[in-house]
Amino acid sequence: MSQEKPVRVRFAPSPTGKLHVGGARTAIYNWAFARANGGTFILRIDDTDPTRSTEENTQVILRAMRWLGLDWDEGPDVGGPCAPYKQTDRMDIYLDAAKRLAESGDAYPCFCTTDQLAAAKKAAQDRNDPFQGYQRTCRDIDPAEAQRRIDAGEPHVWRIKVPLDRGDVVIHDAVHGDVTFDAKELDDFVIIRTDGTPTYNFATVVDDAAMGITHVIRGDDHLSNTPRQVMVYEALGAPVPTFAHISMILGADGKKLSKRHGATSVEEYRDAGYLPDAFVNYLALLGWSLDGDTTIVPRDVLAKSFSLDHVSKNPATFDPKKLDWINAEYMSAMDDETFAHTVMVPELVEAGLMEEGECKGRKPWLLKLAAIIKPRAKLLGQCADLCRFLFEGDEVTMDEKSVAKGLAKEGCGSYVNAAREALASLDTDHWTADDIDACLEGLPERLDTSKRKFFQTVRVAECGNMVSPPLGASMELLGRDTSLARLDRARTLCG
RNA sequence: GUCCCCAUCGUCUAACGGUUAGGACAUCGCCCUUUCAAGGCGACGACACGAGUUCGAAUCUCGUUGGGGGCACCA
Repeated sequence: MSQEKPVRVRFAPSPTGKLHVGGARTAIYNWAFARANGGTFILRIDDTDPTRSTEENTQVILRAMRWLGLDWDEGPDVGGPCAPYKQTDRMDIYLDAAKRLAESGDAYPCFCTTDQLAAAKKAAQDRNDPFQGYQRTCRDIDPAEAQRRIDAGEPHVWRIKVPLDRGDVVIHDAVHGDVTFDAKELDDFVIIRTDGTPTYNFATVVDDAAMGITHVIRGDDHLSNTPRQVMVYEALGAPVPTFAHISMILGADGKKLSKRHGATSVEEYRDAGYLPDAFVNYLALLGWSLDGDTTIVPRDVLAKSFSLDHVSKNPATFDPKKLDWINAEYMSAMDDETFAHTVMVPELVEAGLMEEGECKGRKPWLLKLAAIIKPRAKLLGQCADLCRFLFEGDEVTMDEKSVAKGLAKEGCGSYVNAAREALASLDTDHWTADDIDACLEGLPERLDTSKRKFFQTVRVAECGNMVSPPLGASMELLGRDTSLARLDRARTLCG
């Protein structure tokens, strides 16, 4: 262990869709592992599937990675010593590698048609052959003969030639321990397709070897593919990296997370109002734990403490409720000023409630607003709705149901009058939450009514709704004139 | 069919042979309270099953059951 190579890890998404939560977690683990070990984090675009990969998806994935705050040291846009970092730009590299394997006798051309292969497979099934892979039909074709057929233009693929005496393949996995695969499971799989493009299992290994990847951290679904990839490393004469296969993320019904379970792509969570730090925190915890007790793991702690031996083997169920809770934790951990200018103000501006320019002059006001909104907002995007009533001047929008319950009932008029009268005696200098509260405090008793009824009425009058932030603070923020005007207006609605 | 992986509260997890099986989310209750939140306190709640090994097993072994994934000229 004393002379370990510097850590190099990669996240290699296929741009066949958006970045989804499972991929995001894989990216997070790779990133955190690199950071925790002073290693290099590489982003590579595995776009060898010509039919499903798109440039647009690539851009979506890069954007999602940036939003998550996962910075990469080498990648398609930043370059690096192993460039290019997009597989479609590396085609000659795969062909060269395949050529070398052909020359050394570790790969051979196969002329079987798909029909022939299908027939062979069916035959294997029919005779209950435990081995249903490729029957190695073309393995022993005479090289000169094979060359003749290639020159004649006969369609062919290239297959890897697995040594007959290879024996069982044992994978040393950082999360699963040793995993053994029976030698007879190995077949001579395709490395170069008829159209000359490389298959995933080949291209990935060629790249991982060329890029000096030391740890392959990826989804569990690749575990069964790993022995074939090991064959490629061995044929290439490259060292086999350490693997770490992490479990899948499941939906609430125990099935692989999919559209049916709701949002699956990172950008949907961004748009739904989650903080990237909170999202990363939640995903990191899905299958990894710091110590079993800590739930809030800021990214700097993650980048310092992440370790493969605390990665869980179990599949994890995605729990939106816990994500919400973590998001709220991150929001309330912000100080009022940070909350005001990073989340609240942008939203108010966006919602058209404020002008960008007027924020500076209203800083004290905004800080007070932040203090009452912060504990009430679970997601970004909820602030505007919570604050709207403060921006409607004398004519606040009245919630019908609230009016019916809080203003239209008997006695409400007297509550409004009493509040109006008491508050009118407060001058502007004393128009603060505390003084307003103190001013109203004794009124319910004097009016021989309950606090609940009295304040509900005043609340509806001031806020237009039975549900609102604290009344005194709201009125302070509304200002004396507006508060009094709203009471005047409410009087006309009373029963 | 075959190969591989997985198995602790509803959910995420801690435990690395000896614990009253711990924490967090959710749920429920109480407190605070002028509504809604937030906060405080508490309750509920798990070692899938069966055999071994051991003085002692959630932990090790085997089997069963249940889930998941691979077996492509997809990644």
